[in-house]
Amino acid sequence: MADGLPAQTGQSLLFLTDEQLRKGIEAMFFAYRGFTADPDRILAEKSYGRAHHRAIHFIHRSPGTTVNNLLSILGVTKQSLNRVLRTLIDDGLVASSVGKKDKRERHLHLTPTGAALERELSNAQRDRMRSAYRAAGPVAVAGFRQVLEAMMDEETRHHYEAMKERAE
Amino acid sequence: MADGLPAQTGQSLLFLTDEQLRKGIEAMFFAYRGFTADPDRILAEKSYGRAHHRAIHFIHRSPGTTVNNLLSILGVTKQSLNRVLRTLIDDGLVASSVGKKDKRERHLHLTPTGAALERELSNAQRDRMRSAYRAAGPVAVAGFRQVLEAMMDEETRHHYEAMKERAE
DNA sequence: CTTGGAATGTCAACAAAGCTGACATATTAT
DNA sequence: ATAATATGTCAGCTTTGTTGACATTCCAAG
Repeated sequence: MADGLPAQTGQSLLFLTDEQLRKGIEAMFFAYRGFTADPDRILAEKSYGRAHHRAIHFIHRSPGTTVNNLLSILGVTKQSLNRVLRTLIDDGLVASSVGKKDKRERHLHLTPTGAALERELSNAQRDRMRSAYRAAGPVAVAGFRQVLEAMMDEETRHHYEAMKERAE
Repeated sequence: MADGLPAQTGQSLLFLTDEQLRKGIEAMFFAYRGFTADPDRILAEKSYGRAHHRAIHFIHRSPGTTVNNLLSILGVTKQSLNRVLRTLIDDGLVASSVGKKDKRERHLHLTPTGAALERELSNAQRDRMRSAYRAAGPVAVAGFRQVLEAMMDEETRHHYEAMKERAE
């Protein structure tokens, strides 16, 4: 692919046919199905959905985060997130505590049960990601990440970058 | 990234930390938002959703396709697709004709109006894909595609491959 | 200090798009 | 000819997005 074109510079005027771009678009569409397939199966058993997975994922990543902060990461309305959080709290997967400094805020943490589900979900998702990475090799992986990052909205990329630099 | 690891072979036992995999997972999540953002805006104006976009895209790709075939590509139930198709047909964007050989089948085509919306949507989506591709360069693009393909389910990849080899 | 506006989160009701079940029509096989 | 299969449609439920109304808390202006 792309033989005879200048090497990647981030600035070169590449010729990109509609056909090449269409393939990328379809690859993205089909791959995203695979990306979510394994967690979706686990969630369905427990009558949860993708929205619950996303909440659990980012609460795990940023323990003690507020509803408002989670909102801006997830890019949904607070009313929509609230429904999902409510079920997770009622089911004892997430703990919500009133803010000490600002009592309007609720700080969110995973309970041991919530953390267990988080592990189950991310193990499943990582397994697929790992085998895709292994099949494609490290050079491809670097390219994969570069293209994805370039595809994000400016604001979204800031969230992404902020998450990125945090060791566990 | 991945310094000191063997070059990509597709077989090597790469060390992939949970951290590296998590970044890939989050990149995929955030990038998919960007991927759909532009068409979503156009669709919202016209009171359509992503489901309409997907139907229009694949009818454009495979004119004359049947409902059943579209179903297996999209991976949804026929009842779900039917609702979307109904509105597109009623609004005059899609033409449905009874099968000549098999009268149970409906063959689907875009009308001129439907084709116009298809162009508007795919132009928007291609613009973003093009600028991401340009920013990342051809080597990265090749890697991007490799990883996405490796991430698909077996069956999905067959659909993808079948689509791939068709010139416009 | 108090009071009015902004920020945070919750509750209610609605819309889009997934799902299963029931069914009509057309085809194929027995 | 008739039973079984395949295709597509209709009805109703669930998940998860949306907007609107509201209670609580905080903070800044007077």
